[in-house]
Amino acid sequence: MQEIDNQDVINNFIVTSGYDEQFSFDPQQDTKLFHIASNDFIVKTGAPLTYLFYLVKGKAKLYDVLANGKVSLIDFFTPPCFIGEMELIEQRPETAFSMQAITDCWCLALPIRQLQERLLDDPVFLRQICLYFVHKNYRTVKTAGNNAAFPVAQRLASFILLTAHDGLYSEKHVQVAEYLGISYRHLLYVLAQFVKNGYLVKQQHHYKIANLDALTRLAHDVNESTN
Amino acid sequence: MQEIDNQDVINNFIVTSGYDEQFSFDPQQDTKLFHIASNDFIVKTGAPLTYLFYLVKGKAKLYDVLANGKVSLIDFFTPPCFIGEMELIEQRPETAFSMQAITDCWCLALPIRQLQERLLDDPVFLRQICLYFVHKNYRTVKTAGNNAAFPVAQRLASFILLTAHDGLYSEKHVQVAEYLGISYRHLLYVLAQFVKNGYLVKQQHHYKIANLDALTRLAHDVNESTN
DNA sequence: TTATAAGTATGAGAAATCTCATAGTTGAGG
DNA sequence: CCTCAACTATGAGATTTCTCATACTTATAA
Repeated sequence: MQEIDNQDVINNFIVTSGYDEQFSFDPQQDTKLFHIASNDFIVKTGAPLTYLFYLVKGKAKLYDVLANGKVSLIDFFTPPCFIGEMELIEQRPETAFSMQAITDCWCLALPIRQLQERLLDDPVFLRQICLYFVHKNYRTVKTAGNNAAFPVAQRLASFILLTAHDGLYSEKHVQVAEYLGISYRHLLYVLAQFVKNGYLVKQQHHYKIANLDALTRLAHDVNESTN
Repeated sequence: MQEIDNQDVINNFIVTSGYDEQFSFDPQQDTKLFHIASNDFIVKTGAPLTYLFYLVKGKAKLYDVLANGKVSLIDFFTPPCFIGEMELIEQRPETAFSMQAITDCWCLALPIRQLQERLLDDPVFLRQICLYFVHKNYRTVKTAGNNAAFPVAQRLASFILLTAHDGLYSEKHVQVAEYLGISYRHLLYVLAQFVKNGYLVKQQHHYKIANLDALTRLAHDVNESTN
């Protein structure tokens, strides 16, 4: 995680992402910009939360670390979205979940310590956060519906497209199986089918997307109804 | 839905439910109390939303009415909880979902029209609603996890206990199947197993719970991790 | 270096779940 | 009274998905 000190870049992100509309005050003064390299963590479970992040570019994934130490994939995020807003609202000092960058990510960041009181008293911000929660909730309900409604192959196709990076898919099978709610064994079956059908090609440590169209077609319905 | 005009009863609910802590002003003046008979609707999709409800007693269930006219069971609610808060935040005039009383319900109710602006500008209220959303979100994530993680029998047991009324279970199979994400056919299989195992006894138009302990034990894990 | 754990891989049989076909029952509306 | 739609019910075979057993590989820690 590396701070970017170019004010032009920052301002550009602030304006194009709608960031400044999230507050009743002008946040520009206090806002920093961070670049998070692919696979690095934006926030990590248990670590103190020092910034309220606002993802403006990139893709990220949210993990839950369970009591037994296992990690479980919860959801994916694309811009614009807040990170750390749940902890801010609950005034919980530590991060509840881990958010990891799938691709390179850029996040605007507002220092929480100085601004917490102000934010929690700012009707504009609170209203925006509420709206954000409402939309997130609709989305969760829809997604939950989809998980029940669509067969694994379609959901996996959708998942591969979501997490692939430069045409390469390289998630940990254990976690994916957990995320999709299927057994490890079955995930491998379905992946093997994709290979047999020519959708994927297995390489050393990852799969290469060989038939983007087919995967996109398979995922189509799932994505449709998630919108 | 019937208004209850007994100020003592109202005040009692207001205090014991924590209702008055949800606002920066004293809501007592504007608050009404409604009794909703079992099976009646608290709010109905598409109808204008005139009150922000706060469920203080009873059990209710949330439906989504799909484009094709089918209804789909989304979730269940127990006190204390808001009803209509999503529409209020989005300033959407119509109810998005339908909420139906499972048992007799009592709801405190705040007229939206006069108070909308005030509510959307009230940091205390907004903060409380945010907290509510955060908790709801945690719960949804957990539930979604459970749906993937637990076998149908356990989830069905949990469901039966949740929706049963005076020891009688009488939900529509079609809707339940949809809610649990299984086929109608399979639901009947599992119900038949419950009958065979002596957990349930089939009667005319419903099932009677015959072995509460067994069902509770089956549902135990599911409920545990939903908390 | 050697354990040890985590990740990957595959087979085989069992269990869960689905689809389809078929029918009886019930309630609302004409 | 009749008809239609919705709900309930059950069987049979197909498909999906799971469990378990078994290995091989790789990274990490002692």
